[in-house]
Order: sequence, then structure tokens, then C-alpha cells
Amino acid sequence: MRIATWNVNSVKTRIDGVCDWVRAAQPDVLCLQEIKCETASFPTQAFEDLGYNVAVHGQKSYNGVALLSKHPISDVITALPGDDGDAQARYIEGVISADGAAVRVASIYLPNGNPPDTEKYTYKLAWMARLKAHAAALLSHEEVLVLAGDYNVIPQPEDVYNPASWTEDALFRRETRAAFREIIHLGFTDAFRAINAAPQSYTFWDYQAGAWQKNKGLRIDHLLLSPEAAARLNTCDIDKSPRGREKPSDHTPIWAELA
DNA sequence: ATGTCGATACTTTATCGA
Repeated sequence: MRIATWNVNSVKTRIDGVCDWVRAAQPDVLCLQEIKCETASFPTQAFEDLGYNVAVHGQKSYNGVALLSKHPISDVITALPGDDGDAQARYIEGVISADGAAVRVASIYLPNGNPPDTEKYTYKLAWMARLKAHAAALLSHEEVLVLAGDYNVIPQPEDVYNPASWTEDALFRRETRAAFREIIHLGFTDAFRAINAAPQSYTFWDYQAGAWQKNKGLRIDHLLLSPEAAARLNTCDIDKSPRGREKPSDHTPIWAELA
């Protein structure tokens, strides 16, 4: 089963490019982030026409996540537990059932958190603590589980073009990386790093300052695998091609193949 | 040093978020 994740930075603006990629890559599951539309205005039909089931958690203007799946989606939850007052659409989870096997998949849009001296960063760390608690609860089920998405976390210095210039950024601060490691250390495997040790393997390039042309990128989109999922991991790779096309998202898809 | 993009609204440019 091929599971991909892609922050598309507005699904409506990007619909043609996203559909092109889906047709070519044929993921079984695609986790979308930053759809930037309300649930009711999500282009469901376009993806159903490509053979996908759709589960969406949207909001106006910002954020928004979705699951696309060739196989049935059940047991959908659209909020990260732990704060009933959190109105930001950043989490959707469902169970994908294919050929008698089940995979629980979450599409995650973790808060950016910049600037770090504001409540935005406090919210990011609180969100990560909630994610850790929920991830621990999910791990106790001993299922094939994939937590995929835009984590807005640069795990290691080799995951950013110039780490020295990012030490105070919310994506790379000591506290951010420590919170990410706490989640990993519950028992998750970073799918990409289990397969590929190459530095400068990026999933995001800023629109500004020719970042794409200069390969000044970040690795911030991740697939975290439960032990049961990691045992089935065959492949994980970043598909850079969409980033070089017309009207691209600033992120590009990353995908993993599970046996 | 600078450079971008998308959504929104008391819109035709400014503001926010990234």
C-alpha cells in the first residue's frame, strides 16, 4: 500500500496539478494539508472521478486537512483530542481497509509556531504535547499506523540548508526538536530516514529568494510509522517533480510503500 | 539586501499567515 502526504497550499488553486500527480503516482492513500477551504467546498467530485474516497476537515481561509483513499475509509475523527476549544482544522484520522488488512492513517498539519516569542509558539508546543498523548494511545492498539503530514519540524541539521540560521526558528528550536523526539521515542520510525540517509533531502522550498533553484529547502513533511507499520516498510521517497512545475505548492509529496 | 504566494475584505490595495 502506497501512502503519500502533500501540503498543497490551497487545494482549489492547485486542483489540476494535484489531480495530475494523483493520476501518475496512483497512491492508495493521499494525506492533504493546507487545503484552505471549508469542508463543503472541497473539490470532492474531482477526486471521486479518479477513484478515491474522500474525508475532509476544512475551515475557511486557513489550514484544513483531508484523506483520499482508493479503499474504504472508516472510523474518521476530525479533531486531535485534548482541547475542545481548538477550532483550527489540523487533524483528520481514519482507518483504511484494503484486502482484509487495515491501516490507520492520520493527516497532520502541525502548527508553524513562528514567531517563537508569541502565543503561536505556545500553541505549537501544546499541540505537539496533545499529539504525543494521542499517538501514545494509538500505539497501545498495536496496529499498522501511519501519522503523516506537514510537521513543521526540521528534525536534524542535515534536514535544512543552513542550520545555523535556523536555530531560533520555531521549526528548528531546541524545544521543537525535543518535542518531536519525544513523539518518535514513543516507538515511531521516521519512514524516510529508515530508508535514506542522504542529507539535503527536502520536502519544502520557500517561494522567496529563489529557494527552489538554489535548493535551499527543509525536510518538514514526515511519515511516522508504528512498529507494525515499520515492519512492512519497503520504500520511502520524496517526489520533487511537482515543485518544479507551473504554479507549484511550496511543498512536494513524500510517500511510503508498505507491504 | 532583496526576492513569494494565497485568501480575504468596509477590495482594486492592505493584511494576515506561511
